[in-house]
Amino acid sequence: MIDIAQLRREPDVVKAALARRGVDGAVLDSIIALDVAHRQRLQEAEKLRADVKELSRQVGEARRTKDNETAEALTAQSRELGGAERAASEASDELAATLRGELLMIPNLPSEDTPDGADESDNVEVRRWWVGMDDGAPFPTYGEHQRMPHWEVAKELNILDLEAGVKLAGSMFPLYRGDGSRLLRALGAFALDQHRDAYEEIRPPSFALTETMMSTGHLPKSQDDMYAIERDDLWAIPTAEVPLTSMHRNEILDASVLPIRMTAQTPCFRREAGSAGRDTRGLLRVHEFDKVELFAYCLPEQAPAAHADILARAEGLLQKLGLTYRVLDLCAGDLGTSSARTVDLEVFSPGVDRWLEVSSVSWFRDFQARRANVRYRTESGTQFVHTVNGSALAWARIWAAVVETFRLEDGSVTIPDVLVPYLGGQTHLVAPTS
RNA sequence: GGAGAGGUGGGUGAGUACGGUUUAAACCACAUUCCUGCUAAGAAUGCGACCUGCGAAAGUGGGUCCGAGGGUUCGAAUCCCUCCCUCUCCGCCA
Repeated sequence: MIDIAQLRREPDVVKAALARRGVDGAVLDSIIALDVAHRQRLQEAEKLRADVKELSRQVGEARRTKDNETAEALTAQSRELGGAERAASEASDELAATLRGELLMIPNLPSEDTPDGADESDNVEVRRWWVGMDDGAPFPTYGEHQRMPHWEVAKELNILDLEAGVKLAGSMFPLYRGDGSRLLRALGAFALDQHRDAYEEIRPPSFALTETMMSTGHLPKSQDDMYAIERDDLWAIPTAEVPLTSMHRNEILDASVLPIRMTAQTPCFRREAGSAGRDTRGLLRVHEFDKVELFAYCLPEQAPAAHADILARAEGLLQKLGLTYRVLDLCAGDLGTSSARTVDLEVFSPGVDRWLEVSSVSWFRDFQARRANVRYRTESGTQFVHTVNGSALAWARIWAAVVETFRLEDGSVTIPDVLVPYLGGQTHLVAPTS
């Protein structure tokens, strides 16, 4: 949530920043007007409330001194004021609710570093990485054997059963089998181990309360992209960011414990409501996938380093896996609702001949912390923490990139060295001999 | 799922039978200062969060918060209703 006090204090700055991501200034003007009206009503209600309290105190006093006549008179007077107080409070509460509803729909202010731009075509490519780059190797040219889409590779090796997934849960719910399932498991275990030096491993619930989903900004704005379990008033999490951000909800932390860094692998559920018919083949876009997330609560001044650390770790995993990738600085228009700055990592997958987003590393400033009410103590009071997070990594697309990139001419697939221990020493995926 | 007991500030914990000097006692912890003096002890003071008014600021006025949300009342930690959570026992279960 943006800071209403800042909007009050410097409306032009906020408007200019949000204009970069397409927010109409008129919306902000109406919020400012609501805010003024709300505080006016609040003042009226509080004044009346104070009067009622004072009268009630006097009633008590009169009763004690057995002055029933005075007590009756004061009670009548207070009752009358009470009616006015109730009306004023209701008006104030209603305005407050409207105001909050409006504020929850306003996205975060882009950071100064975030490039200008309207949509994903304006994202800025920062760099590319590929195996051998440092030794002067040119950008990879991929052989014909690597140009087979992963769903075909998987069919040959019998490691993915998309038809079975459809039978069980409908389209875009993949089912991995045999070595395919083991490969997926290896990826997650490998990544979690890589982060053990600095990030506490968490295994959170895969469902979250509405309040929890609000904190990260996934609700109310992206409601249609979330799976709802209405009977129990729960939502399926779209990323571990959701539970991790709420770990310390409504808490005031000692500054000395920051940064708090956590990592978690969870299933991620996404309805992909706006993208029906797009990327329907294979693992390019699925309703459920596993992902390891890195997350940090930090002091504002720690946030840039925390962001850089998560980015470096995500890149480090890609490099250890030997996958070609590029780094994109997201432009203001393509930023997620809650983010002030986001850097995406896209892996190149030769079989489908596309760059696939496999990580999104974001700095939210205090936007999520304000919603989640996570603060730390300072000498002069409390401040909201900053939150930073990033995927490291999203495995469905990595899985696809691995089986495409490392496919050999004989049709088998080489397991990246770093994963071999996690597959019990197995070095290749080979077609079953039947 | 059933029965019972509970949920009060950072912690412990009074207050709830009977609504009003409770603006939530006391203790611990914590902070500052003083005294003392050496791996101690003592004294004084302070000690929440949020919203909001006035003020340049220091500050100061008001409101809200006793698990959550409603209700009754001139007035609710206290009475009523719904829900959540914790503990004990029973049932069921990987």
